[in-house]
Amino acid sequence: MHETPHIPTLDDVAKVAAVSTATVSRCLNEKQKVSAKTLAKVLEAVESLGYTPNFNARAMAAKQSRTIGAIIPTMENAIFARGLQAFQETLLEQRYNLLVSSSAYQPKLEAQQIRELVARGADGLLLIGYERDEAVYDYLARRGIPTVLAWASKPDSRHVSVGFDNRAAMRQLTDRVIEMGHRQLAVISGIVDGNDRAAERLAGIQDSWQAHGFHLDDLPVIQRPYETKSGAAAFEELVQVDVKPTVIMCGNDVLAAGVVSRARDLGFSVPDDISVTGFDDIELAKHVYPALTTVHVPHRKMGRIAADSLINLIEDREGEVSQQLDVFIQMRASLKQL
Amino acid sequence: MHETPHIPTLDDVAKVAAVSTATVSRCLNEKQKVSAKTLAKVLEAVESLGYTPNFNARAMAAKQSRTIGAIIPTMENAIFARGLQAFQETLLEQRYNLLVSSSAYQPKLEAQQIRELVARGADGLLLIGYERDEAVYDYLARRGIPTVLAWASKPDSRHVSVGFDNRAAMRQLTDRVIEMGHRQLAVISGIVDGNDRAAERLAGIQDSWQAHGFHLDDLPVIQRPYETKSGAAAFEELVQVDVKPTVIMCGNDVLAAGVVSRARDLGFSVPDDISVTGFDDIELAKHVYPALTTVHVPHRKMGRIAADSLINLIEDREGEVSQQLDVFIQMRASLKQL
DNA sequence: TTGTAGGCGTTATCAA
DNA sequence: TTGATAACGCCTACAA
Repeated sequence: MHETPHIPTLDDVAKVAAVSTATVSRCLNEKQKVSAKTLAKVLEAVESLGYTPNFNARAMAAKQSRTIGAIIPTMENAIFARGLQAFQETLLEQRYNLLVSSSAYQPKLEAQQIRELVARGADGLLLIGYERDEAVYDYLARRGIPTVLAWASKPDSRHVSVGFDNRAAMRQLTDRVIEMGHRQLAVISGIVDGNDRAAERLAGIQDSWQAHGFHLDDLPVIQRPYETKSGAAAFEELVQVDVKPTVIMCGNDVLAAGVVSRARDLGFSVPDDISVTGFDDIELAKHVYPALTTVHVPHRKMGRIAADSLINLIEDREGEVSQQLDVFIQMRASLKQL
Repeated sequence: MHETPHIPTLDDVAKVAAVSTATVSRCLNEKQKVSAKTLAKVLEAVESLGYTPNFNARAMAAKQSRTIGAIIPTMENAIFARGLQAFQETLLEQRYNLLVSSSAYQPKLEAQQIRELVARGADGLLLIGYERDEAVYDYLARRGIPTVLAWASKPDSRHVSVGFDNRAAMRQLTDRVIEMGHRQLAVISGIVDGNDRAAERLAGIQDSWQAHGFHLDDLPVIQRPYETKSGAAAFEELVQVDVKPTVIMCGNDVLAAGVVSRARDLGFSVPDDISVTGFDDIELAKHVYPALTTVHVPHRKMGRIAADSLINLIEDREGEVSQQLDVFIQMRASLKQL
């Protein structure tokens, strides 16, 4: 069935245009080095043959691919979508292409996909968070692959990062919650193992809790994967206790959305019976009812800056590298003053 | 700054293992053709050097990449996320990799990305919907690139598609709406130009409307991009009329979510003052309040089947190709009997 | 401004 | 079971 059709190559174009392959290559890559006449001739041949350069051959010969790889933990919920979109737009403006894969929050899978993207000739990489096996960083360093870490920030680290301080942000939100009179908190955290954002957010809550003179033993914490349904199930667990929490703080808007929905289904009123908070300020946060009080993250800005940083790194230019962005608390109806 | 590190190649491995490059290649690709002793020797060399095969070189020499390209209209909302996830999982099981790009609903961009993926050596392509320039299909045919169209279905077409009948589904939902007593409908459609799913869904509503003896002139329709905020804005327009609609049917859950939220903010009660329907049954549909009556699409199943079809095509096997999936109406609180 | 020719890192076809 | 060696399609000194 697969009749192998003839795919035009540089040679074909060269023959049709009656020039050398070198000239054709120049017409495609450095027009200024070619006379207007030959350029026209060659482009016509390209057109008539429907020629498209073979990317693999080009990357191999030129030793660069103008391709950036990004590995995000998940595509399923919208956490990374908006930032990634902006990242891609910025890359495209500079004629870089983006390759995306998702690691399903599995470090081994991520490591494998890093090798895959590098093997594909990626000129640089965008990774989420900073916590990963040292061997991975070694590998990247040995191959000389410029890498930017996003969605987190470690100013003291030897890595380039464009993100925000998850811990400080969550601490700030918790301070606010406690100031509003809440004393019975419960936490639904993301799985902290292998996820520095989740770990830092939880730590931020604990920082604030202790700073206010409370004891960690009095702070119920459960860890759940970032899915609405696990938030919903976690809610049921958390309210089956003698002293119900007055507020449930979630490591993420997705968990919080699950909590709010399930609470309503079970006849709880949010925020009158119980308050809920999230983190990220994704689209969902505005559309659940009541809308979520959450930490607003400048996703698009982060994506843009990450792209600029990475390109600077790749092209060996001066300019910004690591950058820590500001976030703010977005108050909405799901959190109530006691 | 970029010290060009030495990246180990097949040659390096061959030297260290004291065999030929051909043998090393065999160890990596067809172990059974190699003696156990050499295999061990070679793998050890691979390990010690930290060798990773160069993908571009491999693809060029082998004339196949085990890579599938997918181009979706957007990553921003979750419409395609779940299906794509399943698509990828199925591919991975068969040792195919997935490359994703997003066309932002722009046909020219899509055409360009198709060329890009083909140039990268994609063995096959997944595209959304069937409506695109004939030149694109010609190009694909000339290059002999197996392609599967998803999220839509054209059984009479010469293309392979794995999807569902958007028009029939929406007609069915509309029948239901009308049976429930609604006579004042208003429609917020997606932009139909260049989007067959949006066009078919709108047509489905019109089919039902006319079949019930009503006139198209009495059916207010506005087209808006698939974003919650445009749904929200559209809602305001639609209720600023003398005879308010009793139900607003949206081409998509995202639009419907925007409508529900804005309606509530403006003091309307959904569904008591006005009913709302969506399409797709994405996560969001369950979490807005009230939850959306919508058309449930078997996203994951569609993704799996599309992957199987595409692989069958690529590997020239017998087996299923086009397939039309069933959808059903998911009744939830946003639609009320009059 | 243009052409020649070597090389990029694999795989695959032959022989050995 | 192994080893030479010719592709694969393009880029890029270097020469002309």
